[in-house]
Amino acid sequence: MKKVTINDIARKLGTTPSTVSRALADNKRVSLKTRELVKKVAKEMGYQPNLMASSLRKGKSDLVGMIVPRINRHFFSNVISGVEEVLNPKGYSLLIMQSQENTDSEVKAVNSLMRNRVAGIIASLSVQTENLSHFQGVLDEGIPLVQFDRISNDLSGPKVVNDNYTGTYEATCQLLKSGYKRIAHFGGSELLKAYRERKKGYTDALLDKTGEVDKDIIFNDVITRDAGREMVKKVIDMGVDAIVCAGDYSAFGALEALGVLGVKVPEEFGVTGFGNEPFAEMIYPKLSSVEQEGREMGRIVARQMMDAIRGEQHTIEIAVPVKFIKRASSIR
Amino acid sequence: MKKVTINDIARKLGTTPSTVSRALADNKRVSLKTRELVKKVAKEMGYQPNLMASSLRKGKSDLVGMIVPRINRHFFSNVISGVEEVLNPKGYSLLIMQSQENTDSEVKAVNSLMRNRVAGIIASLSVQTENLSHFQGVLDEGIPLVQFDRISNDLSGPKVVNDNYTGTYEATCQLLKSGYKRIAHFGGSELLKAYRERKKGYTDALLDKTGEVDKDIIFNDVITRDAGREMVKKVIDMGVDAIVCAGDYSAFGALEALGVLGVKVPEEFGVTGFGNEPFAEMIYPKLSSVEQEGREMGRIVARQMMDAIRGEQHTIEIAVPVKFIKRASSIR
DNA sequence: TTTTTTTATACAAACGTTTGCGCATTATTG
DNA sequence: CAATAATGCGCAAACGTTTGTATAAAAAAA
Repeated sequence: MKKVTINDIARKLGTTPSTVSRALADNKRVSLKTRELVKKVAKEMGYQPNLMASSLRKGKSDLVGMIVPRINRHFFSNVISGVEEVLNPKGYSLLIMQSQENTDSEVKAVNSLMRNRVAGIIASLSVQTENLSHFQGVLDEGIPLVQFDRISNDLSGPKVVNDNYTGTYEATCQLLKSGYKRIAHFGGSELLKAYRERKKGYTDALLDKTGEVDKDIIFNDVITRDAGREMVKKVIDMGVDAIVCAGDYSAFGALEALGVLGVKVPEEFGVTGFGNEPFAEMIYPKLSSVEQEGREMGRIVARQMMDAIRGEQHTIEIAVPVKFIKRASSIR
Repeated sequence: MKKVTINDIARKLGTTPSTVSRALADNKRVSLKTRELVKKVAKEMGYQPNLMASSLRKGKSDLVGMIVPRINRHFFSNVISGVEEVLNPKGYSLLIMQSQENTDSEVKAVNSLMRNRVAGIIASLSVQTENLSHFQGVLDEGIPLVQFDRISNDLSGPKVVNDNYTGTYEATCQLLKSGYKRIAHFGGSELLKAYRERKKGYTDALLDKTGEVDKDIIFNDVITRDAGREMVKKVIDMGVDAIVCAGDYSAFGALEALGVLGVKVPEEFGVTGFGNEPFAEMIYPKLSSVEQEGREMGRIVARQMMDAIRGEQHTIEIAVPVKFIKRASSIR
């Protein structure tokens, strides 16, 4: 029941903890023979190093903290998965907390991670968050901070985002190519850069291809299914015949309402989403959407964290390529 | 850049670390006056306790390990979310690892968690896992183990599962009530109790209501969308007019194939799923399914863990109620 | 052989807490 | 007023590692 320590091993071998410690670390200062002997005995005794003691002494921990708005979101859980995939083989473990899109919880999460002396923090900001002092505190302590997806440029350090701009740019072009004339945008919160970029991709595409953009058919905060369902009814009356949505849920809501209204998609109306949620290709009609490679993003984030822990703290912004996936909802 | 410790606080106050430690812990052995003073100064200095040092000394950590097959699965990420919700307010943090449905990774995860001296481990077994010695080792060390969903009765300790049996029992009854005559079952792996229970719910319902069950139309390992799509073609030739699926993906595959074949659902054919994935009510026709309350399950799991950490290690199996949700795919 | 260098190991301090014990000082009791 | 009890605090050891320095033994050089 009692855990075996290096002292136990040392005692059994008539040597000292220091030698055992070095032997296990493959330090050349201890002879090959003893190194092997120690390792053998350690294994026999079922020795498991106490990482807390080790970290305490070394002043460096093997824990990496991660804060996401919600764990149970397709995109975020994929990112987590990718991060874990890279971090674990390197001997790091992931301490995960969710902010529930709420600044208070986010602050608590940061504090909790700091108390646990994590080697670094990976974070995607809650929508609510405006005051960033808790994260600034992390940086001030010299703890690496890697941001992803929901980032703030007011914080230094690596940032990894999707190429939101290109995603909606391509989606818009595709709708134009299909001959839709009056294309609206269902955007997200103005507060988040990700959504601002998506909107910009849409407007720039329109400007580039048609030379004009009508601000009256651009809507913020239409990201939920309900919002999409309601808003699409309004835009139909405005002569709109296609929408570029900043999310798949609002796009699905729109498709639902269109179905009820008897508006044919894609014949009379085009729709594109963003995120390529699993349901996108399961619904009818299949929804064109911008695929965000959450898993891959996670891997990139993790690599940035590894670099930062090693002391290479570059303040860069990496855009992970996205892929616009054409499906029935936007092709005619 | 240097972290402030209780020694720094003690020095500033002209007292000792022991007093500071006790003051922060609200120990009555130090006067109310000093307690308040210490806390005030601690806050001023931005003191954050070093949980590693604390845990090392106390021999108890605030970390709880969690192993799931895959983080990015709707059900699992929901459970994680629920666990986190309960554990965090109690001062525990979650160390999460994924086994990727692979025993090797599972073993590594267990070892990693043990090295981190977690207070307990929450686990859902990988399909592959047959040899349970890594988990037995956890129990032998006296570390609480709480299993959920994918459990093994060969390991002691609390287990939390869905009421799989009732879920498919009700689904089957509903299909019978709708007048379907020959009802097949698309099951999962025989190795997992969850799937065995689901199968039993189906067979028992048939026995109770019709007195007979045809083993020829019960299939194992039909859980993927592809498998469902293929298998449904076969069962149609066997005169089957409904299926109870042990998962939503195979059910969806079946619906797809039926659509292609021109078989009308629910008029000519009934389908039920299991899991109530988000897409279940977004597809056409909407899929009847058994809802598993992942979040709630997580909360229950977390509470069991709290009890176990407190030393109340009861070996019980808790069945979380499920809810059969009737939708178009099974009603006529 | 003696001296120097190398090699292998041991000693002890440190990381930041917690906690049993002891010692003053003050309050309570007979 | 002496004896006892209670209060508040300090001392020091301990948790399990790591690591700089010292020391002994062995190998190399003189």
